[in-house]
Amino acid sequence: MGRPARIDRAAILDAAFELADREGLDAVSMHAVARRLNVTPMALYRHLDGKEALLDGLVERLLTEFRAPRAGQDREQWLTAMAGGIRAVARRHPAVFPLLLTRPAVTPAARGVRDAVVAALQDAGLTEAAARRAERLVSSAVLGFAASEAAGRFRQHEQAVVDEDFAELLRWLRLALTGPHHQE
Amino acid sequence: MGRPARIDRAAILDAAFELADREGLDAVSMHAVARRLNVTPMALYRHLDGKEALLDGLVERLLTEFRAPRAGQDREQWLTAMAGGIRAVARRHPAVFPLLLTRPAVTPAARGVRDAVVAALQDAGLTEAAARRAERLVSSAVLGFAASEAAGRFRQHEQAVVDEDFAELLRWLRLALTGPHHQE
DNA sequence: ACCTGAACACCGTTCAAGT
DNA sequence: ACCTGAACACCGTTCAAGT
Repeated sequence: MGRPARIDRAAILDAAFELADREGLDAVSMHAVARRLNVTPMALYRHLDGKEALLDGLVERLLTEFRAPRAGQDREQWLTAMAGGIRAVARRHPAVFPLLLTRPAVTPAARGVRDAVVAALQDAGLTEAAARRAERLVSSAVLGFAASEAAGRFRQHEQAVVDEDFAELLRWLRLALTGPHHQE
Repeated sequence: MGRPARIDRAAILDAAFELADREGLDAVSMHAVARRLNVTPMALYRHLDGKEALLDGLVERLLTEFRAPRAGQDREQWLTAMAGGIRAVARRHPAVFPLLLTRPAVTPAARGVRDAVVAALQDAGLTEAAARRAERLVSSAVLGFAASEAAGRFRQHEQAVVDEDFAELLRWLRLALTGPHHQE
């Protein structure tokens, strides 16, 4: 008959996320997270399935911090908000961000965010199939760019150049979403 | 006055790459690679600066396996070859591939491949600045898609659907590269 | 010059035990 | 129910030593 829990899943994810932000993803270990919570590593297993589940939790945190911009008044504006939001998350959490391209969204909260993006695209007038496809393609392109930037792949270029890169990418996507190319 | 070397950088990268392909990126450790070469872990440090340098070596291997398609007869065809080549590498080496979005190309051989892509775009008629920008954007989008696919982010969809996604992405990029959008 | 051996502070996870 | 303690097979890297 239980004693009160000293930690829970949320506290564990908080600690892990902070650790990743400050010392990098490699610093996120079961031992290190436990240390931060004044608990032994094994205490974490009561609340989380292991290291993999911990990383899935970080993906969830990234996505819920992002949140999907609500249904587009107009499609261009929605796209700008959505892409800008993703890029902002990448800049705040460069160490954690690559996980988004490495791990599918598996936790319920994580899947919810993706579903909200699809819903917004449907509200903007796409069929369900087209909305799902657009979500996959836009997220791939934007995540690819944001992850590249966060990882320092464009490090050698001036910030202004990279900002203009991003603007150009948005123009491409706008063209693709509003252009003569979403039949079927 | 040296004894003959039993291993070298190439042999180490061979072993690491094979290990990653067969058992995943997490299986690539200095200990495990050394074990595969019948050598102690410390022997690797003579030929490589450490774990980070080992991973940079894997990035180099991915890029040199890809090789840039030679200068485009026509731009569309070049784009198809280039994107298809990247996707093929991702499918052959799903475990290693994400490194491309996580680590900038730092070794000389790795940078050479990227420079060849830029050169091909210049041969196709872009200015140097435009070619560099196009390389950054196309590689971000294609790497983002290929990494997503390799990581299983589209796992729930039929192969035919994902193939059509890729075709659609290519149409977007073609539009962007040949459309009314590469002034300045 | 190239590799080994012993060592250190870590890591993920298990198992049985305490309260 | 929740957490600890001891333990295991790992990990990256250092240092001094062998040939």
